[in-house]
Amino acid sequence: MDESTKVIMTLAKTAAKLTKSLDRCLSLHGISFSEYLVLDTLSQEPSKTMSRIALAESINLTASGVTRMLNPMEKLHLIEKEKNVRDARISLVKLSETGEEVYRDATTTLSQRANSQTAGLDKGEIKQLVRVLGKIN
Amino acid sequence: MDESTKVIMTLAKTAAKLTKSLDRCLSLHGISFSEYLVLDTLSQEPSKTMSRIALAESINLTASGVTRMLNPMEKLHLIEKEKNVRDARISLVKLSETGEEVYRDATTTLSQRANSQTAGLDKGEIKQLVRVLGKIN
DNA sequence: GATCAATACTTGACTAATCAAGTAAGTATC
DNA sequence: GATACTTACTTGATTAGTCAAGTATTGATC
Repeated sequence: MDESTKVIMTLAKTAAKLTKSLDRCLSLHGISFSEYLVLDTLSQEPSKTMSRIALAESINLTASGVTRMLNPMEKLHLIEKEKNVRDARISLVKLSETGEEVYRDATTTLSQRANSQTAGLDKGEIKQLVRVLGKIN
Repeated sequence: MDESTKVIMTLAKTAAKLTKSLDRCLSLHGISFSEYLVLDTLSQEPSKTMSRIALAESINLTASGVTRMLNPMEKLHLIEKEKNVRDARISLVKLSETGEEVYRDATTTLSQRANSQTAGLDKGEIKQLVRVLGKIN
């Protein structure tokens, strides 16, 4: 097995383990890691608002995956629906006040876990890793 | 967001995209990436044989996940069931001839994809990446 | 050698996501 | 302004996995 294949396999396995661990730790806040990704993505938008398609794109899900995922999140008031005045096809998703709160709390928990997961790495390795991961694909 | 959190998020997102892409390319061989992991894990055993629990451990799945996953793989004759003479609780999984063939062919496809995914990285970065990923968790 | 606990599964009920097909709205063309 | 195409979803059916509970077998203890 060549080095490229090895790195891809290692990456896949490492990430699978890692996200399961994140899932477990985020469950304290009543959300999954995928749901965290939604909150995270929305919170990075200045308007805290996005279309479902844009959201799907950014978290690597299909449009239908997003629809299914947002339904329970809306019931929990983590997000709100808004209409786009210009285009009635678009259903905008907005991060709610509650959603922002949950996001902040969850981020604290997640960061702690992330820090312990990367405890064996020094600062340089972490920076390098972010940089190199960005070059994949 | 600190660097540790950032690297974990980047890792999760990169890997998610990556494995979906691998899934699509492996579908040419009629298997998913998870199924490839089974074949890969078994093929690395000298006896090409493992218990279901050991397999579950190695691919980060639950025992029941393994049971569900192996059923269709057995019907396709990718694997075979064997009994452990010493311990009747254990149901051994063996990589079949067909399974080895599919594994070899799938590996070719997967390696090509892995190479294109890591085309932007030089040899040193790849080695470094494998090394650093091993230190996570 | 009976009993109790642990191990290695399997199964039923459920969740998360996919795909294919459908709907509704917008865009372009004649 | 009708026709055809595209976009932004939503929904039904299916697949992959989880967890909790159940079964069978083994090992340990009295």
